[in-house]
Amino acid sequence: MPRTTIHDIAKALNTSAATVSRALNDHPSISEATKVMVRVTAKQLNYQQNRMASSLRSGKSMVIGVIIPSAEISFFGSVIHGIEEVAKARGYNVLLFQSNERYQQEVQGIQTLLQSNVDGIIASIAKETTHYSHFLEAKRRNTPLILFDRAIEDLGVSTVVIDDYKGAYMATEHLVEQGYRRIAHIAGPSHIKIFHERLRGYVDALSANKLVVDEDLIVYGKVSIDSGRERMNQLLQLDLMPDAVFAVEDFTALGALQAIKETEFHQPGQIGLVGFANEAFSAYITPSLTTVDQQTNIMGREAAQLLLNAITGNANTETLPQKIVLDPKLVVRDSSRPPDQ
Amino acid sequence: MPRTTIHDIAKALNTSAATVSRALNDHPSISEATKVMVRVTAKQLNYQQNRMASSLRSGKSMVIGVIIPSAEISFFGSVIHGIEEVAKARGYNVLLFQSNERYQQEVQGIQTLLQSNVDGIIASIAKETTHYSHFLEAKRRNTPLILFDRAIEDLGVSTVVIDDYKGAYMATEHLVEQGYRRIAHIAGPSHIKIFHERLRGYVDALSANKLVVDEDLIVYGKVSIDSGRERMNQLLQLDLMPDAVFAVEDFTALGALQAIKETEFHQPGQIGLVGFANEAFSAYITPSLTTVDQQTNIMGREAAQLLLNAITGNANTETLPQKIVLDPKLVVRDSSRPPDQ
DNA sequence: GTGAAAGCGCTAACAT
DNA sequence: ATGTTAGCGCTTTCAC
Repeated sequence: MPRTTIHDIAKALNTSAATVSRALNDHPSISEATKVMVRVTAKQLNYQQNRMASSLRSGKSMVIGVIIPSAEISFFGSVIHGIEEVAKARGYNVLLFQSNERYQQEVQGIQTLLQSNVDGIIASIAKETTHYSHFLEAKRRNTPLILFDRAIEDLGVSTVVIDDYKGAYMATEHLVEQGYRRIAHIAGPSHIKIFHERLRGYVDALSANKLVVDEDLIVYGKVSIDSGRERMNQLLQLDLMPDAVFAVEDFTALGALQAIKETEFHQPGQIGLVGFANEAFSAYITPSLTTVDQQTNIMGREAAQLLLNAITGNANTETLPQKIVLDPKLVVRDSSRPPDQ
Repeated sequence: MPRTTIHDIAKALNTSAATVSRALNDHPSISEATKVMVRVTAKQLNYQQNRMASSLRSGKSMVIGVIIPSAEISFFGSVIHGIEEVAKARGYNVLLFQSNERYQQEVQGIQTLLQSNVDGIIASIAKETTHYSHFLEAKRRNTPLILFDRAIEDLGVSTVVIDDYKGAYMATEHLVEQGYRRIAHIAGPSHIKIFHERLRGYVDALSANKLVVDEDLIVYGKVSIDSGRERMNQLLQLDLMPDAVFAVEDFTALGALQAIKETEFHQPGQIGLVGFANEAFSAYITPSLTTVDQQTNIMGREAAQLLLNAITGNANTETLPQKIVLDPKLVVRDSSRPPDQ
């Protein structure tokens, strides 16, 4: 059984497909009476628009593409949620593509989304990615692109990020205020900007508080639980051990916490700890983890908003790339309690 | 600048669009030589297929739609991941739709996906949903549908679930084996089948182990942290308190754990606890939570597999709805340690 | 092995 | 306010 088309409706009403199309799209030049008739008949015949046909003709697909490293990371799940809310409210659907942190898959993602004629793309860059020309392909095709969180600026595209520098600064200063003095940092790969920014925030917060920046207290990890554990163990071997640790993100902090728990030191009390991301688990572990909230939902909503503006916005007005920087929020919990006397 | 079409390629090679189309689709009746020429020229001209046009003509969109309650729940994020892996490997894309646990949004999701001509749909039912006719719309449109986890059987569609009964049975029996005797259950809404099955598993495991099923020890919650906490407090008020709790899922268990921690009882030792779902946080909290793993990634992969088979499978062969039941795995951690003497 | 022609379902000029 | 016509880019009979 073939599905109902606008021609079927037209036939039933002794009118033309064009009128039906206009009526359904609420075109101003169609009389109220006709619109009502069309809508009623459409419902009767159980008409469902064929979006492919509409898209092919109009050049707009009402779909936005989203590329994320993995839906399994709660951070991205939460951002997607935000994107989807805004998109849906404005009649757009979300086509999802995961890069699995792979450069090749990211490139393929852009291609596939462009082939699917998405009206715009929102992406966060894979860990593996170090060059970015594939994103320019979207520009060449005149498809608006927004990057979030793991963003790169020199592409000349709009971005939504949080102020990683500030978040790290706040986190570090918080440890200082709590009374810690030898504060270590488990950093992430410096080629990824957000991680580098966090390192900078850490360093500057120490300096601003007249604490020496000790190179031994900065170790580089791979942003994972295991890596956090390893790096923490390395820090615990030092002759002059740290009395607190600022970890580049929560999974790293979790690994560090596990490492500390395996020693005779207590956490908190002897070793203060702060993470970054406010991952779901951070509130539930013991001790609960002090961390920096990244405003994931807002990030998704803002990214979607920016994109939709770019899509619907006047193409004539040469809009410069915008940069939205969200304010991180320090979430103080137990892991950064002041040190014991 | 307009994008390259097959006509451009045809013109460049002094051939026809039909030949180009066939060559690009590796049609058997095209000579190798022509195929090579076409492919080379396509690359030169930076040709990208227009999938909308292709879909409109061929009736296949190479897109599968997925409806989940929320991408923010790690369970669903993980399932999506599995779906996407399989889909991508077979050339399909994933169009995502969140119902936010709302019936209305679920109905709209089905509609939108059908309008988008997706080749098939994978869905997990919203908490709010109590009637299911909207799913039949997919059938009427001949669009294959697979339900996972929160599934309903009488629709006559294929499903992928885990054996909730068995998982609950294992969880409960595990507590018995550890030496607990008064085992309570914080249940979920019974109209959702998976929760009802878990209740059944709990009851049967007790009976099979010659323990009385005490109605006072079965309380009904709303499947959330707060609800878990409330129900646990209720259980703690009982004259004959339970010595262990099997919670309907991990968030409920987490709430229960928090409630216990606020008392003088210790957990584990005095009160055993088991959850369900193996949510990410369950491994990280203290004590780590014994729980039942739901094989999320496999669930996603199996669902995608089933769907793709239904899509590509011979439509003549009247395939009966299949039901894949995955085996739950008990994950023993600290929260169910044997009781102190 | 390749080309000509038709048409998927819709929208948008251009008519009236 | 409505109808006519053309065509988005592709696939697919049907020819040869």
